[in-house]
Amino acid sequence: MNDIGHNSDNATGNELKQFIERIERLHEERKAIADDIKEIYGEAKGRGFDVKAIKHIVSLRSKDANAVQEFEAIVELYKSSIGMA
Amino acid sequence: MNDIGHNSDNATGNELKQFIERIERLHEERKAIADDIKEIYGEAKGRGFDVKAIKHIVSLRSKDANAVQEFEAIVELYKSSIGMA
Amino acid sequence: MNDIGHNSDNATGNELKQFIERIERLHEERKAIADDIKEIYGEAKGRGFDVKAIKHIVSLRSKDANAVQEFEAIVELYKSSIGMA
Amino acid sequence: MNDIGHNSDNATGNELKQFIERIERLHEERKAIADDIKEIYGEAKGRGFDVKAIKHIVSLRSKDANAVQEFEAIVELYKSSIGMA
DNA sequence: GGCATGGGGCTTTAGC
DNA sequence: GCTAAAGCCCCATGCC
Repeated sequence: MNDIGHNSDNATGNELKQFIERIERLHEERKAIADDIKEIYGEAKGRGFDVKAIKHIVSLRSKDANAVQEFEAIVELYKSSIGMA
Repeated sequence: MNDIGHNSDNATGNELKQFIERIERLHEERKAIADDIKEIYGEAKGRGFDVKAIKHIVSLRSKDANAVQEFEAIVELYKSSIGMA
Repeated sequence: MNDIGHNSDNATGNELKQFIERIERLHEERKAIADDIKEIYGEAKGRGFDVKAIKHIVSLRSKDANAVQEFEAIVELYKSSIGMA
Repeated sequence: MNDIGHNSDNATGNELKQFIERIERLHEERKAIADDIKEIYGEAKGRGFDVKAIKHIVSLRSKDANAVQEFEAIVELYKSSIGMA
């Protein structure tokens, strides 16, 4: 009965509690979506696809094409500068 | 085979594309939730709360929930590992 | 008093404690090395190198060359099958 | 200066190579420690201990150490966020 | 505006 | 081989 934060005469505590609970609810939703994503990868795997490769493609599609090319360019530059095939 | 755009006789490409698009849709949903969370923090900030402190509290509440379960587990573990079945 | 594990007449608890402490010591050493690695990346960055690219090269060097090529091949296959440039 | 594959006038390549080799050396050391840890678990197993339980205990001890610090932090955080400076 | 810190997501590895 | 957990990487935020 002495819990700070849920007495009607502690408006600040109440408000804070409401914010926290809304955030925690969204965290749950976010986790549910993460689980859905995992489930889809499981399906794809069950259909014979290479999950790692799909993840890589999804990642590539989400990135700026120029940025990807520039990154690959510098990797090649470094590789040649150290005599790597 | 450069079936650009995916022909109906490229069943594999079609299936793969479906998987990828479902994943990307979920990524969008996940991002929308992340934005909602940020929005709530913005509200809280506007109401005079310390966003960093709230984040810390939310984090600790999440960890504490796990800690309770783990504590119960360790009691049994200690007992069994020292032969106190 | 249930101070299990540090009485001289509890040989099992003592032995267990020794194992745990040896492990924890190694965990500390491992962390020190991880910190050293981060420090080197910091040096490289200070010398004008692209840290992300170096990490990628280190990763490539640690992997089997054939495996890398095979992975890249399947990614290209998937990309073409969905009409991705 | 005698390294095959890069000339002494390729100072950048040399420097990069040095960074990479230092990192790879640390990776090896880190792996050696990981092997040591596995070895200790093997010893413990040979002495009749439950490896999984020990790992769990080590993990919890690590987390508990953090939890103590975080607990002290949260007390202040709660106080300040509800205006109990 | 760069830097350091922390949180979230991804990858990889260990165990079943 | 699959699932769970640990380490790593990246990004977003706060600080200097």
